[in-house]
Amino acid sequence: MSNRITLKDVAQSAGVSPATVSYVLNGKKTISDDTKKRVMDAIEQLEYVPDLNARSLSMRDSKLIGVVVPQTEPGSRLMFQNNFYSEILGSIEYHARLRGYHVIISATDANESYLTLAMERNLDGIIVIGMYPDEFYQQMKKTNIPIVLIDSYCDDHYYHSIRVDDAYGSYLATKYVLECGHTDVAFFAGQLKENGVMKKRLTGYQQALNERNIEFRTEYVFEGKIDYDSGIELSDKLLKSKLNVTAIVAAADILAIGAMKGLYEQGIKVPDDISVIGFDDLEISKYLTPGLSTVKQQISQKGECAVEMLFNSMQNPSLSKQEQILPLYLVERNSVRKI
Amino acid sequence: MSNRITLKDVAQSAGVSPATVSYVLNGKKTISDDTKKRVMDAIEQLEYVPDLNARSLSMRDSKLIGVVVPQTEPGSRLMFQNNFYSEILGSIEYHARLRGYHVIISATDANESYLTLAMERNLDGIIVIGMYPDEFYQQMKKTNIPIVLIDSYCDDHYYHSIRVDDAYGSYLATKYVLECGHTDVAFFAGQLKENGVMKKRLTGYQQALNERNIEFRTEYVFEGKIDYDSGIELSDKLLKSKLNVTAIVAAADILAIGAMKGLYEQGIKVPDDISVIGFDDLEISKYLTPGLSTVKQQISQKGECAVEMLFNSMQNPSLSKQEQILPLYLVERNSVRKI
DNA sequence: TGTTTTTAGTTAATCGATTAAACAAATTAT
DNA sequence: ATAATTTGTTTAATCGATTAACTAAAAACA
Repeated sequence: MSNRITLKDVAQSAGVSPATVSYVLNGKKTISDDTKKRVMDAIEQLEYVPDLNARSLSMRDSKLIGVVVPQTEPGSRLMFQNNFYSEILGSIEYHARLRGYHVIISATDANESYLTLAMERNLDGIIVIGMYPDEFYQQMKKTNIPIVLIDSYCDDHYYHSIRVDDAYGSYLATKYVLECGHTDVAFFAGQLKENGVMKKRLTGYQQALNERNIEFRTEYVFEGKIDYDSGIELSDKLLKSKLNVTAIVAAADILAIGAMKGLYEQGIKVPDDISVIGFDDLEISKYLTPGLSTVKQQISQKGECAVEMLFNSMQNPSLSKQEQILPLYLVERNSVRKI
Repeated sequence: MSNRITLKDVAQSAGVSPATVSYVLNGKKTISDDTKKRVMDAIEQLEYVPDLNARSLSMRDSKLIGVVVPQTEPGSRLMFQNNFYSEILGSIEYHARLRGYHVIISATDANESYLTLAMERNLDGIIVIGMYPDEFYQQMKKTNIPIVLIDSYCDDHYYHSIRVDDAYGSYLATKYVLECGHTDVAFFAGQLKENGVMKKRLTGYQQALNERNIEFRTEYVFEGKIDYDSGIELSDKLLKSKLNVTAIVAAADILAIGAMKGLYEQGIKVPDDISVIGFDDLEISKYLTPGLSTVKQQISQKGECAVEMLFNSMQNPSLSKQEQILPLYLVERNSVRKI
């Protein structure tokens, strides 16, 4: 605290001026090998660690990036993705640190306090994970700080963003199910109007159907919310509908998991009677019985990608806004029967 | 960036000296209502946000606390608790912010770089989540920064710590199983030598047995690792042993989940043939079929508690080291049969 | 009324770094 | 040999706050 070893102490101990120590440290001037060594020795001996706050003050950058994660209330969908967040966060932290940056987190409910944090701490960049109300994005713009959005379907093209090819993902899932020999395939979705993601995922389903010349039937699409209970409900609806469906493509693992539970309770066996495939690859999914086949994203890649994009943008703020779309992979487990 | 509104700007605009603005802001001197108002108006009009780095420099505190979370490799046990981490983290961030502090994270693999972060950023306090090698704790001590450990069974009594009453937890689980009428109850554990947690959980199991005058039999204890595959293995061993066991108390949900899978594959029904109870209450556990009865901790409470403890310690660094033990709750679902 | 105390505000040093400008000594060029 | 350049280092201003010490004016006291 009071006895912090400062650059001045090092200078004194090495018999040079503070400026020299600074120059040795960041190599912006030629310093003789002799003094360089004396300074380095002093640093080592005194165990000097520079004060980044002070440096930040004079350099006008903080080497600090902010990560906004949604405030997760227990029970909300976000909750299920908790492990996603922490994995992305870990990956961001790792890659930021490689570049000499530290990460400040803000589990925000998107009130303006986050903006304040950005200003107070002179954040050099911000990575925003998840969705927020419109006004949040409006406010963010004003900061003039480079920002990268992850999984944020914000129509505003002001921001750099990283997302996943949702349509392609459910295309993959549906195609796989069709290749397994199913022809009557239902689609379980969250709310289709509000949610851009859901709409895109529906598109992929349609596309796969098209490719095989299978007619798209609206009565095969079951719309609910993206949660466990909704999965149960939709499976009940499906059974009551008496449609001759042999497989379900769910637009989210949590829906698929609910569906599996609902089917189980009605005495329907997965995959023997009805097959199910999901989307997300939650941690849960591989521990279910049967293991849930699904479409997964490489989560840590997202973090790395975001960091890279952010640093590009920090180095070149006028860079035109970019959108990076990460690939998806089919994960084959045991919830889809091959006919 | 270059056009940051500073305290000086506010002073100029309000027609007072910078010092006055500062005094208005932190109320350490009596200022007339008149100038107070002029200053506040100027602040509002200019949208002034103080620079916390600068403040930190002159105040010698950073209003920053560090949170160390383990580097989670895919597949490791930590991975399963990912959602724990992010929930604790969220809770820490929330309660820290209420007190005007921000949170810097470090997903460390416990190399010395963390220490450096603490010094570089002048962290006011540190919360450490999870277990680390001994040398990590040794190094931490040197910083002289208040530290609170969460779920870290570090024998060194130098640190404040927050943990859970592990013995009591498995006591609860075992007692519940016994009350359901089971008398031949196996215990599935992780490695019992190294891991203090596992030993404590075993103790609780024994205690519940004792209380009912049921003999403790070492052949009822199955030792493996704390992961899914080990759960499957142990269930195989159990079946091969031909012991007349009707229930399993698992020392971790992930073990219980593996066991359920293993039993299922051998055609044994849970809970009809064998009952299973876990410990942790992973997110997963309630989505299984049947839902896994288990012992849960209130995770967000941990974060809140840690923050409170940390701030106490920051205000009074000489405070004797405290250990807080949080309660556990039995969660009844459908994996234990009542006989 | 003159003296002391209180109130309200300013000046200037400080926190721990960076860096432009100045400068002396050593090298090179002419 | 002298001027011009290069090299290595120091001086001092700066970043944006806080705060001890000082001062002037107003209020309280004798």
